[in-house]
Amino acid sequence: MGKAKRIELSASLEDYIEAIFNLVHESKVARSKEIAQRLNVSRSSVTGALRLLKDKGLANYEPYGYVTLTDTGRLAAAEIVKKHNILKSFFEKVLGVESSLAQDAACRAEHALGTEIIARLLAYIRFVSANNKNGYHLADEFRRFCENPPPEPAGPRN
Amino acid sequence: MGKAKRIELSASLEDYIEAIFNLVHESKVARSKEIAQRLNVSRSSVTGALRLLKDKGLANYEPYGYVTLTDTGRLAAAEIVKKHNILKSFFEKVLGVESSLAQDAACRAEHALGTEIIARLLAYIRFVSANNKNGYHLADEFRRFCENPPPEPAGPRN
DNA sequence: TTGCAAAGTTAGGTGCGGCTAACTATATTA
DNA sequence: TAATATAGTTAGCCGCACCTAACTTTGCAA
Repeated sequence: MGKAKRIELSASLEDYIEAIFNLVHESKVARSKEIAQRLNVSRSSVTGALRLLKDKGLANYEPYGYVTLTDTGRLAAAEIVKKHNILKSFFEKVLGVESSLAQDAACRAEHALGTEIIARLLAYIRFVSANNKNGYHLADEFRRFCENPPPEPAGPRN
Repeated sequence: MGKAKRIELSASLEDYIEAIFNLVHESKVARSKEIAQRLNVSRSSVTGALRLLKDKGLANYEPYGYVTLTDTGRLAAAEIVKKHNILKSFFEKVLGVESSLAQDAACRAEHALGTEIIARLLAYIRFVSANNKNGYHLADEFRRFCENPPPEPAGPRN
């Protein structure tokens, strides 16, 4: 109970549903053309994807109409967005990666990592920021470590 | 100089090249059937992939013959394997994820993350194990944090 | 050596995810 | 309201990555 049945989504359909979710949160409604622009695909590809999402019960879509997500779709989208945000935060705040690269990597990795790993990453972000509050700044510590790493344990090039 | 031109490989071909690399390191030579077993694909799919890898100059392949990698192929494979190992280590040693899940996640994520992020992850692993040598055990610290996390900053469910 | 099982290939098919070009519907505006 | 620009769809195509079934090659045992 409380556990809705998971719908298997391809990486591509995850991208579409995520784009729709974001567009709806920006302008109440998603238009086909905007989705195409976000994802850098043709308008006709969007039409095809929308039909699939409708078939799976994830998107409210009628030809020539605006697009929104169903409750199930919103749930699925929220999960993907959550993964995305956690990954981006992790890359930025923990690893100190530059923002746009973090964004980019998050986009690609969000389809590959399951909930367990994502949960751990979130925990790690919290762990690091908790550590930031006392005198010991873990993130800074790592930055310093990167700038001046201890010598390698010898051996040939790796 | 020193910088060989990168060959773009699909996730699927990366899997094949990685499997061949590992098989060669286990038994000097890779056979089509073994590759198929490792990757859970049919023998005919392997034939197709081998032709592609040969075309790209990555595998030494003649019909009905054994399979090895070219120098370029070995280089490409080594990079993928490196990504795999770093990811697996990170999931296990830093995040404390169970070994087989770490292995699994590494398989999927290795195709999605670029060298910059991978390098940072490696640095982070080193950072954590360096921290393990003094009295302060970062990995243990995180484990404890996971078992007994501080209360959330209030607010509605997230 | 023949003769058969196992390994490998070929032929042909599927689904996905993308594309362009041409068409249709909708919106705008003169 | 009629003309046109823009948005969306359809038709038809391509490449990738897989599959099964049937065929060929190879290697091993009788």
